[in-house]
Amino acid sequence: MTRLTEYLLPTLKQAPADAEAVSHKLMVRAGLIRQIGAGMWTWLPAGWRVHQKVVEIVREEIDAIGGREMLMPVLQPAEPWRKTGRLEIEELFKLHDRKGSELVLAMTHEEAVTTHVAQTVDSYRELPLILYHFQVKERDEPRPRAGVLRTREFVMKDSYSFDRDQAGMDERYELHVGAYDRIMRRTGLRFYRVESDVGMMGGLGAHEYMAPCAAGEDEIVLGEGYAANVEVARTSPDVQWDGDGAYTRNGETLRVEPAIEIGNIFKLGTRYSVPLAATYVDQHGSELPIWMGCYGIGPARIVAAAVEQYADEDGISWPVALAPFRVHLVGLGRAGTPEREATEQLYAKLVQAGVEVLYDDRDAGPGEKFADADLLGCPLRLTVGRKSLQSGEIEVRSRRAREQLAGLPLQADGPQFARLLDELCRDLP
RNA sequence: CGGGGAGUGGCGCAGUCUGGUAGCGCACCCGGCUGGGGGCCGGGCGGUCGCAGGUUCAAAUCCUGUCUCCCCGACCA
Repeated sequence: MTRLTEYLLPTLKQAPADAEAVSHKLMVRAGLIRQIGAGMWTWLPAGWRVHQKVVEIVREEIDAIGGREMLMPVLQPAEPWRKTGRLEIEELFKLHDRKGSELVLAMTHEEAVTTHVAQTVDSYRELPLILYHFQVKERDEPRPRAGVLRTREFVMKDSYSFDRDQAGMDERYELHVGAYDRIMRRTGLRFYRVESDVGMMGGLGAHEYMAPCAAGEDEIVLGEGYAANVEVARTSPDVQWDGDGAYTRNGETLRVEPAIEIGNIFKLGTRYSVPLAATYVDQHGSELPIWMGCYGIGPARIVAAAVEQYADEDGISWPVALAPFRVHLVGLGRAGTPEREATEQLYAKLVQAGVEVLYDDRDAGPGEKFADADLLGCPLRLTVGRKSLQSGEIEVRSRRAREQLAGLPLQADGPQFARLLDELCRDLP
C-alpha cells in the first residue's frame, strides 16, 4: 500500500502561527493540506485520500436514489446568469476572455444544469430526473477563514432534481433527505438536520445538515426532538427567544451550539426553470415548467468537521470510514534488525491481503513515529519491535480509545490479518 | 467592507524603538552514539530581511507607496 519513505506526509511539530481553528492547525500539522493563498488550499496525498473517502460515500448514496453522475464546467458564459438574475451576486467571479466575451466562474451549477435540461428534456416521460456531479466551486468570499472550513475554491457534490410538479419535487426532496441522513451517519460525524431559512432564494423549503463543533460559524438551537438554525428558531411560533441567548420551547430550555454547515437541501420550485425556459409537455399537450430541487454537500467541510469533533491533544482521531489508512504500521529498530525484518514481512502480508496500511519504515526514533501516528490519527496502530519477536504478538492500539487492544499473532497469514483487522474496525467508533 | 495584527532560511521566532553589513530553536545534510513516546555529541548547508522607490557614508531598522497573509465583526444564493 504505502511506505512512509516513499510518501509525502510533511508533518509539523508546531502549528502555523496564525491558525486558530483546531482543524486548521491539525490538518496542516498532520501533512494533509497546505495553503497557497487566502482561501486556496492544496490537498496533499493523505488529505486527498480522506476527501475521496467522503466523495465515495456520497457517490454511493446518491447513486442509490437514482442520481446520474455527470460533469459540468466551472468556466461558463455569463448569459444564463443574467437571465436568472444571479450575475449581480458579489461573490460571483466574473471575467472576460480575449475576445471580450463575458464569462463567470460558477459558484453552483443551477444555471448550467437547467440550461441542459431545457435543451434536452421535452416530455413528461423523461421526468423525474436526478443529475449530479462533484465539481469545484469558486466564490469570491469576503473573508476566507479556518483552513478548509471557508475557502474561495472547493469541491462540492451538487445534485439537482427535475419533476413534473410540486408533489414530484417533494418526493425527490424526501429521497435526498434519506440519502443525506445515510451519508452523514456513514461518515461517523455527530450531526443534526435542521430546518433552515429559505433565504433570498425564495424557495419552498430547506434543511441544513449541521455538524456541531467549536469552529462552527453558525449556531443551532437544540432540544428534545427539536433542531433548527437560529434564524428559524427566532421566527418559530412555538419557540420563545428572550432576545438574548436563551431559547425555550414547551417549557424546555433549548441549547445553542456552534456548528458547521456540511450540507443543505433546497426546494427550488420553478425559480430557475422559468427564466431558463426549462419546460416539458404533459400528457394533455400543455407546456409546463419543470419543478426543481438542489442539494449540496461539501466533502472538505465533512473532513474538517471530523477533525474538529474527534481531535485530542495528540492529534486527529478519524472515524473508521474517513481515515486515510485503517492501519498505521510502526516498525521499530533500524533497517537490517530482526524486528524490522519481521515488520517488512508483516507489511507484505497486509498489502497482499488488501489492507489499507501506512507503513512507517523511516529510520527514525520510536517517539517520533508514535507521535506522528497519533497526529495522523488512523484508527489502528500496529507496532512491531523486539517485544513482538519475544512474545510472537503484534501490538495493537486504538487511536480513539487510546488503549492497547489484544495483540495479533505475528505468524498469521494475510487473509487472517484482513479478517482480524476488519473485526477490530467493526468494533471501533 | 469596518476594526486589529503580521511579513526576517522549510517551520516557529529574536533583532526594528536607539541605522553600522543578520541571529536562535526545530527541521535538513555528513559522521558517531542511542533505539518502546519527538534522544545525545560533533561538523555543515541554507536568508537580495514581501516588493518598489526615497533619505543616508551606511537601511531588516528611518520615510513614502504597494502587495500579501492572519484574527474579530459584517456578509455567506
